[in-house]
Amino acid sequence: MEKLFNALNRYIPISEASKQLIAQCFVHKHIPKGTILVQGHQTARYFYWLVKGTMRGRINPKGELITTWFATDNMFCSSMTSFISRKPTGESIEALEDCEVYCISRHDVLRLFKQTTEMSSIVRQMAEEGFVHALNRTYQFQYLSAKERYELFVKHYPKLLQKIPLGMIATYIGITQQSLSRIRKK
Amino acid sequence: MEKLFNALNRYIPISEASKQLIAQCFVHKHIPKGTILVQGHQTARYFYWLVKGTMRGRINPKGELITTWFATDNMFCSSMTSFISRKPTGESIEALEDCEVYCISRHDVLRLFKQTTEMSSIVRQMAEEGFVHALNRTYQFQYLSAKERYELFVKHYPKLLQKIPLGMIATYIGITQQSLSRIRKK
DNA sequence: TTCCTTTTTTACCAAATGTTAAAGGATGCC
DNA sequence: GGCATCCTTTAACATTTGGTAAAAAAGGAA
Repeated sequence: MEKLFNALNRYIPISEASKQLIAQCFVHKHIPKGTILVQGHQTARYFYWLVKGTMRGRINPKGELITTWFATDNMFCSSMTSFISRKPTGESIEALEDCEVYCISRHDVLRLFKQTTEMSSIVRQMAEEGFVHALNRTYQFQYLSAKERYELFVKHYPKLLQKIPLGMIATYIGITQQSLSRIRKK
Repeated sequence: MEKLFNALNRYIPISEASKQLIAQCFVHKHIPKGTILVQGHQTARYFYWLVKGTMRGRINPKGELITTWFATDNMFCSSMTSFISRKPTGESIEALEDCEVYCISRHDVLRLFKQTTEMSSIVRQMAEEGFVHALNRTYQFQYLSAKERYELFVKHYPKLLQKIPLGMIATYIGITQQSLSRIRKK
C-alpha cells in the first residue's frame, strides 16, 4: 500500500485525512494466473494498482487476440477504453502471472472527487499522462519499422522478454509472431 | 463563442459566473494559412478552439514531416504532447487554411481550476476523451491494413479529402504518398 | 494564355511483412 | 520415461509497402 501512495504522491501531495479516505476505497486481491478480470463484452468497473505480477489488455477484432498493453509491478492499469467510456469496448484483461493488486471501483473514484480535494487532480494528471503516452505510441506506428518498434519494446520492457510468449509481444507491436521471430534472428 | 460553450457544456453544465470567467480567458485570433503556431523546438503554451479552418500537428523524426492529427471547424486542438508535458516534443502546429480560433493559455487554465468548480472536471474529461481516442487509433495501427486505415480516414474526415494534399493524409495513416495513391486506384 | 510550381499518378524494382505449413524445443503431466 | 501441449523457429511463396524516378495533371500567378 505504501508504494501505491508513493505513486499517487507523484501527482500531488496527499493530506493524511485524504489518505485515509482513499485507502478505504482500495481493496486488496490475489488474482491467479490465467484469470480474465474483464471480458470484452463487459464494462470495466475497476481500476488496478498492480503490486506484483503481469497483466495484459487484449482485443479480438479479427478472430485473433491482439495485445493492447502490458502492466507489471508498480503500475496502474485497467481496460481504460471501457473504464473511461463506461461501456464494453471488446477489450479484456488477462493475468499473465499470479498477481497481487489493489483495486478501486469507478463509483468510489467519483465519490473521492467529492470527499477529497486531491483525487480530481490526480485522475486528471493520470489521464493526461496516459493521453501523451498513447499519442507517442501511435506516432511510433506512423514512422518506425517493425524492427525499430521491437527494439523500443525491449528497451521499455526488458524483463517481459523472459516471461511472456513471443506471440503476445508480436501483436503488441503490430506484427505476426513469425515476423518477430525473423526480426530477432538478425 | 457560443459554439465553444456548447462544446464545454457537453462535459458539465457551466454556471453563468464561471462562463464569464472562462470567456475572459479566451482570446480571439485570425491565423493566416501557412502559419506555424508552435515550432517543434518550442513548448505549446496555448490550447485552441478552432472556430473555422483546418490545422494539423506534425513531427519530423526522420527528415520528413509526419502528420499527427487534423483539426477542423468546432474542434479543440493543440500540440497535446507538448501542452501537457510542458516541454518541447518536436511536434509543431500548422494552419492549412486561414483559421479563426479562440485560444487560452495554460496559465489561464490553471487559474480557472481555482476560480471555478467546473474547469477541472472539463479538462479531466477532455484528457480522458483524448486518451481513449489515442488508444483506439493505436489499436487500429495494430490490426488494420493501410487500406482499411484509409477507409476509416475517409469515413471520419470526408471533407478533408477535398482540401488537403494527399501526402499529409498518407503520413497520417502511416504510409507513403505513393502507396496511398496506389490504394486509391483500386 | 503561358509559365511555373505543386500535387498526383504511374512504373519498376527492392525490402518488409503476411500466410501457410512443418519441424524442432520446451514444459508439464501421467 | 513417454505423451501431450504449447511455444518458437524456419522455410517457401504471396502480398504489401517502400524507394526512386519520371510523367501527367492540377492549380496559381504574371
